[in-house]
Amino acid sequence: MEKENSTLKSLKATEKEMRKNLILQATLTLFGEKQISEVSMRDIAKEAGISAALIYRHFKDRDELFIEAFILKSQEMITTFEHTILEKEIILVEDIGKEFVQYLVHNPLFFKMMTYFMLDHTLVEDHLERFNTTIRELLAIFDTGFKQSGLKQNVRLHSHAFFSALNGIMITFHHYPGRSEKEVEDHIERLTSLISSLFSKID
Amino acid sequence: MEKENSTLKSLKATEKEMRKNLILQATLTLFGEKQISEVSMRDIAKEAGISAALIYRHFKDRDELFIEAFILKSQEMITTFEHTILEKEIILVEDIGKEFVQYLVHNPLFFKMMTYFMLDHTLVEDHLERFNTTIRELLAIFDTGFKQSGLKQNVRLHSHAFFSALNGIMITFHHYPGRSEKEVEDHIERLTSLISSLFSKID
DNA sequence: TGTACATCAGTGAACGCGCGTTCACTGATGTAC
DNA sequence: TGTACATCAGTGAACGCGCGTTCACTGATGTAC
Repeated sequence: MEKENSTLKSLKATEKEMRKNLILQATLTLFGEKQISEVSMRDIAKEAGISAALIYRHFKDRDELFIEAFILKSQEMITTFEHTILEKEIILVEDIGKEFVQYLVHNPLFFKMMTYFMLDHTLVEDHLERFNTTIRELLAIFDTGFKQSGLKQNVRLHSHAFFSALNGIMITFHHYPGRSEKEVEDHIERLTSLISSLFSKID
Repeated sequence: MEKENSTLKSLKATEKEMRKNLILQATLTLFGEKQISEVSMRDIAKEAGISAALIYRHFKDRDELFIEAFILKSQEMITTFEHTILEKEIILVEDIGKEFVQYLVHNPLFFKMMTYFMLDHTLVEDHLERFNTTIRELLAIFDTGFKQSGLKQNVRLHSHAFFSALNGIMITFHHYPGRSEKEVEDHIERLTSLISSLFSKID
């Protein structure tokens, strides 16, 4: 009895989790299609094939839903990026730069969300903390690169500088006016390799 | 007659220009107080002490008003920054970095607007062009620094990289969580000087 | 096996609001004769 | 100097819309006896 009961309960819980995930996936799909601030609860409901009211059985409000979608996407990023970097024998600062920017270029959705949350003042304390935990995990990977290149001092400071410089390249040039997608990517690659080479000549 | 007529006409034109400027100033004031996307036409009218309908006698729509406000602020930035840099005898890359970031830190309004327009996809072609003209003027100043430091090749590429790296520092860390304003400024300064020193060791 | 009750996913409609923009109008000032 | 007309800054109210969120309700499924 007890056992069956708890199995049923956990089944139900899993189902609930899956429905919640369905909403999150619909949200992410729409984030890819339009400006994040323009995605409405009705849009999401329609995309998920449910009524808007149902979303509120899973998320407190729009803010919470958006943050959870971002956290989900961030964890995916960390996992992929960590895997790409840590499988290498020698972790070069140059590789980290290249791979990170490549990830951003090929996952514009993650990039879009990251900048959205970086520039939005209105994030509540609690949510901001979750966002920053993710960023810190990423910075830890950058640290590894600098340590392996022999840097002894100010490792985290270098990671901050390198990380933010790469962000800056993306933000400043991803909408380079009047250029094709290919040209933009090439330019971003050139800038990334210039910055990366500066950072790897440190020791 | 002819002369008086034209004087009167130009007086009227000046008056009109002043009223237009009043609206622009009200817009900028509100940009400083809240998120740019949250500033409404009614807010602006209230701040300027006029009715919302009057704004439409001076600007085609909200988009045009916002762009003109940004152009105004950008020209102010260019003028100030150019003056600060070009009065120096030797123009060091390090100084450009320091002064530019200092300008952004002390003029959060300009910084806010710049990032708003960089990340907003919805800018019309024509407006985007005006925005980029401003950025190019700024890059020209960066170029001067690199040329004076003896850089012969890829000057504009270096300016792009340096400029975007500084932007990245600002964007990534201006909301460093749980730190005081002073601590944030110090951190940004440290990062700026690290990046600047990398860029000035080039030749 | 049957019945009364509890739980809860799910919904359509509505609430209350603020938005960008337009409209029809007023009234002050200038112009022509 | 007086009068008829044109111009135009300026306005309050309204239009039409979409938003986040809540409410009262349905109906399916599980539970207890």
